[in-house]
Amino acid sequence: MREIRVRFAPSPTGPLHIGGARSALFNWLMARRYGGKFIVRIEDTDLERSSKESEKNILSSLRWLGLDWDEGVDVGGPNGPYRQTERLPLYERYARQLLESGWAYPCYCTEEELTAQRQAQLAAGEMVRYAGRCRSLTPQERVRLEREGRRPALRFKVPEDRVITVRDRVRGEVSFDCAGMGDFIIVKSDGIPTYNFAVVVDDHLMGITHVVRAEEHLSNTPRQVLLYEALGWEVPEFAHISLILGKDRAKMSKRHGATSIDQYRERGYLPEALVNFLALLGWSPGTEEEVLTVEQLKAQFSLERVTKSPAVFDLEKLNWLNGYYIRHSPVERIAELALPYLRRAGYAPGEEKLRLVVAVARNYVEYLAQIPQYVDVFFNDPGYDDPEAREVLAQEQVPRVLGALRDKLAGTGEVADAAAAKELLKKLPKDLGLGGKKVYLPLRVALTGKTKGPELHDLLPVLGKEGTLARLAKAEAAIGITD
RNA sequence: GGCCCCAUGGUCAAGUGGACUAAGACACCGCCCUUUCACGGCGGUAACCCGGGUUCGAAUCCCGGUGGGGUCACCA
Repeated sequence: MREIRVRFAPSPTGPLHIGGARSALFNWLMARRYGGKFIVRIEDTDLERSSKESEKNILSSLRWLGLDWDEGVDVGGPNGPYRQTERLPLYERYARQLLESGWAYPCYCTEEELTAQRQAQLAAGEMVRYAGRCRSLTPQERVRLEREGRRPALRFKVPEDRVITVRDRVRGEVSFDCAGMGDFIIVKSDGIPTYNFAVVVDDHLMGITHVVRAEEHLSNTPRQVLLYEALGWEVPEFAHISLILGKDRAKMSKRHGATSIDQYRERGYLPEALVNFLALLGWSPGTEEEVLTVEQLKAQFSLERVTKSPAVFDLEKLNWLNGYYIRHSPVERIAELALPYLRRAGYAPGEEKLRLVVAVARNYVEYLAQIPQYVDVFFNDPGYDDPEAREVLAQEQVPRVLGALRDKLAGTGEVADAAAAKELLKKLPKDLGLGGKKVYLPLRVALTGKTKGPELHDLLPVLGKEGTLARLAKAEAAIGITD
């Protein structure tokens, strides 16, 4: 079997989008699953909108997700260059071939003329397409138009009597009637190739065997097939994956919230969670497994199991999955990843405290940026200004309870870990002859100033014996015990 | 509007003519654990868009409708 060669070909006009990331992922998984090659090519023929920053951002997001490429921009390879603006001579050569073989012709229509025509067609309820004005210009007419200073674009001559059938790996056979297509531009008047032309040249030259891309490209595919045929090239396999939709079922865009990978990265989503989630958007393993490692994905992915219907991006599920990964990864790693968020919030824990704090706080979050809001109790002494908290502290048994814990603490060494803390706290209610609620809630409030928060046995080891004692004293002062 | 794609719970989805009284996950609800919140465990509510065919039998095949989406650039 021939080696599978797939590619991701973003245009650098913005950050890597959720949808783009999924296309990249599917291609990458294909390559990894079947031992093929994954290529990254930059489609920067839109000179106006393309930028180097976007390219950098996209590549950095891909790397962060763990998608590495075998050939392409930055890493090189035998089929370079991998940036379309650096491949202009190549397109020129094949454009000339098309011109000479009669498949293409120069078009002198101006943008204004074209726009007027389009609007007239739209208004008349006709099909919008190029009417073919320049198709049969005589050489003399061409010379005349050139003399007027018009720079021609190059159009592809679409045979009107054909029906193009695209074989698609996820959609089956899809047919398009050429009659409604209209001659399309393959090289702009500034000499830059258009997307439809450049993809074909590049995919062919780079030996791409499978074009896996979003469904929005499906309607362009027949044009590309025509080009392959005119150039005498073998048509690759296509697989058009369905779009990712926002909550309102329209194609996902900025108004649906965070749509770029870097935004998720900044909020503290883990790359493996995003990869896992994205893989499940439009593909399913066919088993009951939902949490899948990259290794499992690489072993199981196949186009046969890609869904046809579009998928709504469900942030709730991503959050759940990300929380799952945060809770199940080694604490050390999560601690390291959480540190910048804590620093930004003004906390400066040492290594040991960081680990302890994160070990507890990670049970409460969906993404790392939420961590700071759960660590307050570990770093700041309680203020007791919450009305609910004051109410609890006002209960009559509270002085006895606080005293009891202090006595217990006095009788032991450092509170080493949660188990030790549990041991310490366990007998308190019985000793005092009180129900658990009357004991633990006041303790919680005394130590944290809040009625909600981490388990007491998680809290004590972090505060340490001295810290706990100090807070008990503060609570006693707050309720007016002077001893 | 033309062309094209799609159609199973709120969401992601399994299902490829009989095993469907339709799996699993997220979300939601309840219970348990925890005398807090979350985590975790257990359970529950909830779906084959409609109408015609084909067939002994249709979520599954065909046709039509409806709905949603994509696309119609010298953008990609």
